[in-house]
Amino acid sequence: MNSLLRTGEVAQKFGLSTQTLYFYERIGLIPPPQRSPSGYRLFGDRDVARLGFILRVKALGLSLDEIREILALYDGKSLTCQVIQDRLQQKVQELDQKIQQLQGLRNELAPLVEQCQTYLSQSSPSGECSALQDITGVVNGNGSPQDASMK
Amino acid sequence: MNSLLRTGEVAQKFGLSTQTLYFYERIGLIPPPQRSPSGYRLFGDRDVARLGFILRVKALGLSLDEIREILALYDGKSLTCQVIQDRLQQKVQELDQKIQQLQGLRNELAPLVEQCQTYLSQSSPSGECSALQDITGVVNGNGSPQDASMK
DNA sequence: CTTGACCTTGTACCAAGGTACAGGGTGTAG
DNA sequence: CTACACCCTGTACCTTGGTACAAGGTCAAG
Repeated sequence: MNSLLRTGEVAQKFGLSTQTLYFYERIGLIPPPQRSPSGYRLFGDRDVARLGFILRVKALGLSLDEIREILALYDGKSLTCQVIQDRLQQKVQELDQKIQQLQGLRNELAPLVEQCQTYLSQSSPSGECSALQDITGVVNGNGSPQDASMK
Repeated sequence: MNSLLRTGEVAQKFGLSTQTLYFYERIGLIPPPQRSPSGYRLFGDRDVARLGFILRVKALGLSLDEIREILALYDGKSLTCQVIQDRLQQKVQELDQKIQQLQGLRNELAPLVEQCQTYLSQSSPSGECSALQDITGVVNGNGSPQDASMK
């Protein structure tokens, strides 16, 4: 019922290295498991479940620090729905922000690619790159984010 | 015409620290500039333009490694429009992929927040969190990405 | 001549999330 | 009894993009 797994078995079960498990224990993400008489770690069902939770939430994009924070609340039994919701909502907002940034970047990059395309289709394919010149042009024109000293 | 700037002046012009300039030189992103008789770095117009290019492209989201790669092509005079286009297009694809992933994550997280919301509005606000139980439920059900050994 | 602002080099350090290795102990099969 | 696979601890190292510090050299002003 309460099967005990050794480090290597747990690692294999989750596709981790044993070193990663030691690491998680070292940083306090998982509690030190039970030991065999000879000192081998023995992970019980609760340990395995907790590790599963960690990996699941990690895959959702939370950092190990954030996960540790949630688990600390959980261990302290003060893990209210409100707290969880706050964390999740904050994370969703962060994701939205990140997505916005990347899309902005993407939309800045895409026209340069097209510019290359039209240039390639209308002249010799080994010449100067107009897209690059656009970029360097911008640089020479108003290069720096903060250009305080222009003599 | 070909004004020579010292490290601090270049740094100020671009809003960088002098240390960052040393760093860029150390990692081969910018070539070692001319020196004064006493050993001070003197950056010419070409150096400044190159640095501007670097910062511009960096702001577009390319890593210093990718920029170095492009500049190496440029230095070798084999910087064709085709090459630039390939790099940029690859970057756009990477961005698209990243955006997809983040949106997937977001869409997985958002319903959990809502679940918290409905739970909070219909019962005592200090109880167990159903969203968390959903997560742990998933964990105990099919926890690991690669679950090869199930006895 | 000294002070102060600037420049130089080398080195160590930061986050985050691990990976790698050295040097030893354990457990089981032949 | 000896391989060999596995486990342990401790420590150092990796990536990326820098920042911080120490110890010293240079240059112009007063």
